[in-house]
Amino acid sequence: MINKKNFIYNIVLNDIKKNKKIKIITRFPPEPNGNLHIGHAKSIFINFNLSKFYKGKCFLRFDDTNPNKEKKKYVKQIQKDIKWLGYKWSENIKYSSDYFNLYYKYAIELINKKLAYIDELNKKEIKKFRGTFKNPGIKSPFRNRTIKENLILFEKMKNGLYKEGEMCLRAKIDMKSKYIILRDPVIYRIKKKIHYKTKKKWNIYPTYDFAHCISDAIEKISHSICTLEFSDNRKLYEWILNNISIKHHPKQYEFSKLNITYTITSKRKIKKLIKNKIINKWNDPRLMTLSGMKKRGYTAKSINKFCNKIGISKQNSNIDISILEECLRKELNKTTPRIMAVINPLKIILTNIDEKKIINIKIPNHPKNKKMGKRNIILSSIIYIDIKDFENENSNNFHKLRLGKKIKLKYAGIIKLKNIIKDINLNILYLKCKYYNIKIKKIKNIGIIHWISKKNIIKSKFRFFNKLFTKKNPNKEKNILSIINPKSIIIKNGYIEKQIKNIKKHKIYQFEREGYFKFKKYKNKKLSFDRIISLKKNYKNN
RNA sequence: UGGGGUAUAGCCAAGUGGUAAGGCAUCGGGUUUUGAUCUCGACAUUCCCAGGUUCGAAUCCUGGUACCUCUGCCA
Repeated sequence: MINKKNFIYNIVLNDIKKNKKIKIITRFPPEPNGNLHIGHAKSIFINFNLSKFYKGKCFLRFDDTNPNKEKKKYVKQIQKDIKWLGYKWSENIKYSSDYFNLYYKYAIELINKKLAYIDELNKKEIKKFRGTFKNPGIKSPFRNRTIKENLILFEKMKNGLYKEGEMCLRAKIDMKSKYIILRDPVIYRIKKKIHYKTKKKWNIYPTYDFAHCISDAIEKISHSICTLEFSDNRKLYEWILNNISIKHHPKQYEFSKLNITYTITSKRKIKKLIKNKIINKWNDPRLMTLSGMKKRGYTAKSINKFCNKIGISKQNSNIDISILEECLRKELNKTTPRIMAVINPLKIILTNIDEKKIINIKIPNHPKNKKMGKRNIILSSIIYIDIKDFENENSNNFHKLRLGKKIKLKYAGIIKLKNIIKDINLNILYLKCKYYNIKIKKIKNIGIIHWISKKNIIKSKFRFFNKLFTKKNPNKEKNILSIINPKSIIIKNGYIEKQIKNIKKHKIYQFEREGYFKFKKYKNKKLSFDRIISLKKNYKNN
């Protein structure tokens, strides 16, 4: 169910009330110059669900008007990511580059209407002539060329007779406008680079502002939804459509970009992290790229749920990552089988169990979902617990195993710590405990810990991911490298129940009391797991 | 005396003149062989500030303040 309490739904609802025949058509228009991230997921969620709810259409359009930046590999990866999120675009995939002929035609229309001219000012001069926030701009000396002259030059530009930057086509609007975007914006420029799709066919390419509104109009988009920084561009969007002979006039609406605490999504910054070898690739599991999140173990469902929860507004926000994490946990809790893994093993000898004895115990794979079945585990004289569940000092923390005190072994019974065996350097070698086979259901105020018998283990490597940054808002940091968390990956070696092999059709497990882990590989008789996310912790005295 | 936006709890976010939804976080109670889950409860006398209109204002008016954004031939 989609949360419809937001301003965009209200706008659409009103439009439908006014015009019952209206067809709701939206689009998701990424530039194929990088991988999609969680921010794109929000946009995808809005556009696809909005049109779906009103039985309209949502197109996927690659906004590929700049051959310098775009690559075929991103076109493929983006499609993959959208499909993974569970969305299907309407009709065939659209490309801005499919409309290059049309943009060109409309540019000529503007020239013929004396609303566009070829400027020979260079980049620096254009910038200078544009003026500032407080001062108006100055008209280019090339602003009043004849239509004929403009037509000839534009044709020559198209035919590749000029160098990059030598001239460009500008819309003739208003050099004094308070909207700087309207101070004769460049709408066509020369690019010598070969376009990944149209190859060498074109020497000139439309800018975003010129192309975007026209492609929206061609596709009869009803609601063109983008992020806040394009608010000013809307004026140009409307100006262009008002001045060319195109019937359909889509309306643009802006919402605020998604920011999440402790994360970045900027392509520039991700590239910097790769360059400095903080991470390897775009799909690093610590990144909020969709490919990274997928690798980490995030599910598409949890991401969609998150997008639904956070809402849509025009306020700048920095959403607490715990909202995302909670969406993931909620799902994984229901879907993953439980298993016991000891991450920091500490050996325990149960002195009153015979060395050769094997006790079989049947336990459930999920505390509530009986359909997940049961498995057998083994109890024997030597077991491992996690060193974190042992406390080498007197305390009242009954969740820990302490000298002379008891603790519950999950599903097995109770043990009492009798001796701590140390080497000459006082390092703990192992613990000696006494085992009590009692029903532990009614005993209160004793902690429950997980454990594994030595006769029931497979070695395993565990990788833990933590936040990549030490600051809550890394976007505000000038030098992203100065706030890198040195412990964003931690590797440990421990044990997992052998029974994991019998339920290995799963890829994601909950290791009891440790979190959700994703299976990576089995090599040299050793398993390898990545932790997706911890369990929620609730230490009252910590 | 540039323009365009936005201000509701620690973080998001509904609310459109009739007396502040919901989620996350946090804090308590209960259930539980995971300090998990589940469940119940608490959490804005007040909506950026100051005035005004009104029987009644987060909503309307006036005047301030803070933050975001725009001076690419990027998108």
